[in-house]
Amino acid sequence: MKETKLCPRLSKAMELLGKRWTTLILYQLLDGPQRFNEIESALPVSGRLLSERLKELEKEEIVQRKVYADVPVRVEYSLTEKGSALEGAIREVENWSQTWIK
Amino acid sequence: MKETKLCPRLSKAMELLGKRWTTLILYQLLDGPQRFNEIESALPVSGRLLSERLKELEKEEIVQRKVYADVPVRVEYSLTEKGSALEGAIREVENWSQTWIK
DNA sequence: TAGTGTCAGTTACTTTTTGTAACTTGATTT
DNA sequence: AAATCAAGTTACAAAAAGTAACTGACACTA
Repeated sequence: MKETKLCPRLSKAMELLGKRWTTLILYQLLDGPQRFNEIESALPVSGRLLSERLKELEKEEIVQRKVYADVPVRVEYSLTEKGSALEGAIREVENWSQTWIK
Repeated sequence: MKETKLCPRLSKAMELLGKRWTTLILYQLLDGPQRFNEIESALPVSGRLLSERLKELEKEEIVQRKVYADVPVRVEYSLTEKGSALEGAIREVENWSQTWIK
């Protein structure tokens, strides 16, 4: 890939947030901890991709995964501090969309 | 595709901004109007995709394209008002990346 | 006047990502 | 024994992205 003088931190951030569904998943989690199926129902994303994205976000410590040994098993996803710190950015996009998208 | 109660405006916004390179192209344009080759050199994006993204952004009236009949031809891209209105969101992501990405 | 260079793309082709839908696992209810 | 549920996983097809070579209009150089 080409080498540029683009800030590596911003580059990394956009590599995550610029991936399809990622920001909408985080937006959904702004409403509080949610289970896999809740997120899947709230967004037009398939289980395959949701699973993949949640794994990435967990690895980056943006999202936390918690398993409850209920029957059937219950898995809750929530934002970490790092994830919650994205709320400002996400709300800005939300506001922008309300103003500028018809 | 699945039907959800997700806000169509936010959905549309994320369809644009969530596409690879889009936000970085806009970030680059925050520095002022720039030519095709300048943007291409500043980012690790290929001419093919840069061209495609700029077309989408122009269609959405987020970016404006201006042709100068110089020799060789000069084409400048700049943010419209709608595009500039994204600065807040982009700066939030930039700040987040400085704080949270190692 | 044939060859070289510039800019702003476009084309052809390969590799990666996504979309879709069916399947799995383990315990429970019918 | 068959059906149900949550939380995924798998297999396969379709779409998007990566890569590099090519184009066209003009001007400059040998």
